[in-house]
Amino acid sequence: MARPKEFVRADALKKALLVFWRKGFEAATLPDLTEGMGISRSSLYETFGDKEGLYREALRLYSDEIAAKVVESLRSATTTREGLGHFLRTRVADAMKPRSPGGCLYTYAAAQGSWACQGVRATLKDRAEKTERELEALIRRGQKSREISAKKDAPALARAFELMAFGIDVMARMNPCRARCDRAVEAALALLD
Amino acid sequence: MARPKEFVRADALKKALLVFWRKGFEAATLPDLTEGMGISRSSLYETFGDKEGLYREALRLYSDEIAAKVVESLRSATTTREGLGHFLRTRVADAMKPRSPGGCLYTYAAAQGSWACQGVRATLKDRAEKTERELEALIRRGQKSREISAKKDAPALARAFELMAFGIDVMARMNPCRARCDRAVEAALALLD
DNA sequence: ACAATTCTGGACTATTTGGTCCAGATCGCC
DNA sequence: GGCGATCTGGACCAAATAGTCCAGAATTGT
Repeated sequence: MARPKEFVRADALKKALLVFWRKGFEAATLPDLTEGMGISRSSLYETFGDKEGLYREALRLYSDEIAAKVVESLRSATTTREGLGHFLRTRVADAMKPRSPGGCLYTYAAAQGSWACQGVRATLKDRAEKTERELEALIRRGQKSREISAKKDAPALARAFELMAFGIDVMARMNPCRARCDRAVEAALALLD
Repeated sequence: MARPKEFVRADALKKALLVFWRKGFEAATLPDLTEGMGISRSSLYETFGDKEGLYREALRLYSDEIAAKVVESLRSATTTREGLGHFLRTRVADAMKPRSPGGCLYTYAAAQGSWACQGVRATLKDRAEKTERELEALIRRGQKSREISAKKDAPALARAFELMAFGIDVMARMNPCRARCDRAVEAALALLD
């Protein structure tokens, strides 16, 4: 019937995600995006509307694809220690991975304050709260099974771990030393004993 | 001899600092800066060279003025618990202060990756390491006085607290709920017992 | 009061920004 | 092969960007 698209929407979106991740919303220019995505301006606007729309879709993709794995791993943990350990250790590993944008798109988006509008901020907040609820549930399970003292404030502890995760993302761009972050994580986990 | 400046250099710099803090290096436009500083373009360029120069001076001022207070308070703490508690609690208080830019300029600068050049990044890294060394010294003092178990990895624990501080700054822009962050800090401090 | 000096506002420039548009290339179907 | 549909490259636009510059205002020492 007609000429087919020369690119796959999902692929282009994924590439856009990487550009935004690396440079942030404001700093990612149209040339950055078109080059990174391997498509032309026309195709970009035809397919995604505008820069902000593309950003929002990228955020959603990130949430679905990356963050979902975090939730999954927290739920499947057999012990609280194992779950929290995996949470922080993979965060360090991901953040310091050599050839990746490093850190977490959401963390950077928040720090940049570059929510094109309030909606983006709400998305970030929402995502963080989801993670915190999973962490809290994990800690509560540990308290039920006597692994963790019932005296601890579970939601507060959950948030503390979330804060540390954010910190890892920041450190990845300030002083990306894998070994030292790993040690910091182990020291934090050791506090649970 | 001649007409004197109509503004005080230090005041203007301080105001520029606030603008950069709020918006970040890239997002802070010249109009933002001149308006925020209350001086004209000519005066800005005459006095500070260019935008990057102004940014670097603002970073230095921040380091001298704000971060120096952190070091001071860590050194003057009588116990490790008190020192760490003050470190985190004031971080939350500052980050969530209503009418301030919130958080920490350095944290945001790192997350934005907006070091105009490598030099800025080095400055950030340097500053973070200084803070970590102070935290480490404080922890070591606690270990000497038997307040903290000698088995703990002092530098790693120091970094863990630094990571948490970064996390607080990020959270301040994502979900600035003072009460919940306070609780998280208390939960973390309670882990030391 | 005057002149020398220095600061200031605002106009100016070249570049880059996000976004639009269309002519022509490209492909599937008959 | 030709037709119709639709995708693509690149030209184009208005606005905003960092940075320059100068005419004139303002202040001090005489």
